Amino acid sequence: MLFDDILIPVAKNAVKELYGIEADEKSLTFQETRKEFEGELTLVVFPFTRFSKKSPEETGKQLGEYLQQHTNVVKSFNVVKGFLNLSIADTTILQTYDCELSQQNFGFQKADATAKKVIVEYASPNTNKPIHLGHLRNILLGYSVSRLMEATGKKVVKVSIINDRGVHICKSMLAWQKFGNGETPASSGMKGDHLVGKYYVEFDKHYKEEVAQLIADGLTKEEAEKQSPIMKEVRSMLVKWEQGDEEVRTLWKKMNQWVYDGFDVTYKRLGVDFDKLYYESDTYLLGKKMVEEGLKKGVFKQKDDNSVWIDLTSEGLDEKIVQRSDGTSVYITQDLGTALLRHEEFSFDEKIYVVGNEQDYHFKVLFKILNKLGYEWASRLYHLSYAMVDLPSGKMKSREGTVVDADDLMDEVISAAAQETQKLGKIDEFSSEELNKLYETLGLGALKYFILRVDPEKRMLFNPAESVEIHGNTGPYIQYVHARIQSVLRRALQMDSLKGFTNFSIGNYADVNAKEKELMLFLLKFKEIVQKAAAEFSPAVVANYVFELSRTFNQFYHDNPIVDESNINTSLFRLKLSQHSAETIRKSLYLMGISAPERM
RNA sequence: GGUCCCGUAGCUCAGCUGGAUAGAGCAACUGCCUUCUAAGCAGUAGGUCAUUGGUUCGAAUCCAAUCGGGAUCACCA
Repeated sequence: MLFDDILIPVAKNAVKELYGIEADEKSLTFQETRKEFEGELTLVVFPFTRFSKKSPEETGKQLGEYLQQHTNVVKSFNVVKGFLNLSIADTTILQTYDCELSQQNFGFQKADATAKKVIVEYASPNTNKPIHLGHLRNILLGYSVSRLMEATGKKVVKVSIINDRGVHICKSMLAWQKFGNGETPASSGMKGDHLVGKYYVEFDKHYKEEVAQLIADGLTKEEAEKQSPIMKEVRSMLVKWEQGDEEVRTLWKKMNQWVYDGFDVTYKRLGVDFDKLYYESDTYLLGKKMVEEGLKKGVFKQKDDNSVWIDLTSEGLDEKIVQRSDGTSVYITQDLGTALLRHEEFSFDEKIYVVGNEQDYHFKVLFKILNKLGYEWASRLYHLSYAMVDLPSGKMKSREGTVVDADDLMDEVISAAAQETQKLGKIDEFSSEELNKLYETLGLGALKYFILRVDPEKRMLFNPAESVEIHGNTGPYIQYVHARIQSVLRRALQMDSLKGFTNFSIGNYADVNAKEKELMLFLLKFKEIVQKAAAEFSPAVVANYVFELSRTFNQFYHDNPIVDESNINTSLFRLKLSQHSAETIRKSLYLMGISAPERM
């Protein structure tokens, strides 16, 4: 809390001198005064009444008087029931504000030589289908958290592990071979990831038909699924892949490349990137060595059929397989290897896995196994778990075609932004190129904000109609405030009397009104907000803050003339506040991967 | 069934390391553009914080149980 460093020691002395006890840290926390009361900071005095042997009102009064006498930051105070409300001196607020906000990168810390290194893994797609809404929450979260880590002075490495091998990609490959007639992204004009996804669906269609036929012929469902000829072909294709069959590998490389090209387009449009990509086909063998070592160490046990297990029942978990009886590796084996590889490459201080909460159990087991294998860095792994995205129609299921495709979604939000913008018609000064840029900025701003404003661990409902909204608690509302401020600043820069506002020194300004003070205190909070958001891995903290900030600014703007103010000093002061507001909005949006337009 | 997560206004979400009369946005209704961007501002209405018990000066917040929703417990990833 603001002014804590000044007030807490004094309050501590007050309690000691007045009541003869050491106050514990917890009872000495100041909180923001609620709007309906006078003051900026509030101390709850109930915890002290048992020592003061006085009523809460009396106790509050005593503490208030002490604080007022022993510091110069408390201008006055009032006590309501057991709440001591402190009014902070204007000069204190102005000087603190001036000192903090005049720093170039207020709220952001730079990484220095001793900076902690943190790896953020996110996106991590399969190569058999395009990116959809579920991935979007993952990607936006991962990217935003990376920026939060950077803002708190850490060195960040953004990585993704691409699940490029396995039965799923064989399904697309086989279907393409059988039904594709040589179709390529170039020949069809389709994005590569969509094309491959199309054949994944195609496979499923044929497979289902075969299973239905076999069931009609009298087989059980289970038998039918095993006997399906197309599924048998997939399995033999997978074996060929593992044996390194040249034809299969060539096809695999070709189709995966289509997918990567498609992903690149999507990532670029979304405005996200990675420092390093990992492919499971490169890393899946690494885990096996660790399994071997673990066997020697006695961490794992081999069963009669040669499968390898770890018994975690004493930890409240289950037995978990780490290697199949045929010697091939399972999902978690790969994760073991990848973790070790990353540590060897980067010797990270911290690693964050952005993965959906359906894998909570998986990560518990993974971390536990690494711990048992004796890797001390296992304790520095963190699973950033986020909840599923629901649609108004219910759950998304890729098999049932109820997923929302990320590329389509971007098209929709951008064209909705275009429509709204054209409707409002403030676009005369824009070139068509600038306009398209603006539509992207606003559409993606709406989409990203809509997704990021919800606490990651909460399930969220994605309503497409609402995601495109521009009023109220939305991305464009916040972007609008930024654009509006820029417009005012541009005007000021054209006026001789005001164009020097950037050099105006706030520390000595005398006439601050209630709304201005509220705005200043809000801006000062930005630093804490960044810390809190980073500590909680929650961009939603930033989203809520920047929305409140934008509202506060709009209220200020509504009844305080900035440029059209007769007193030049007041005008300069308000310009400075406006400038800081715009900067803070821009930084907040930056932390969410959203850009702030100069005009709209 | 075991384990984990969630339940706050009609809807979407804040608030959850215990503190004052539980807040926003949307939707509904009402005002405000000759004045720096109305993508805005102000107002009205809307609540048994799932339920029950416990802890205490004080519980939406902590604990337990119950009910409801979800996830997970594969030689899938």
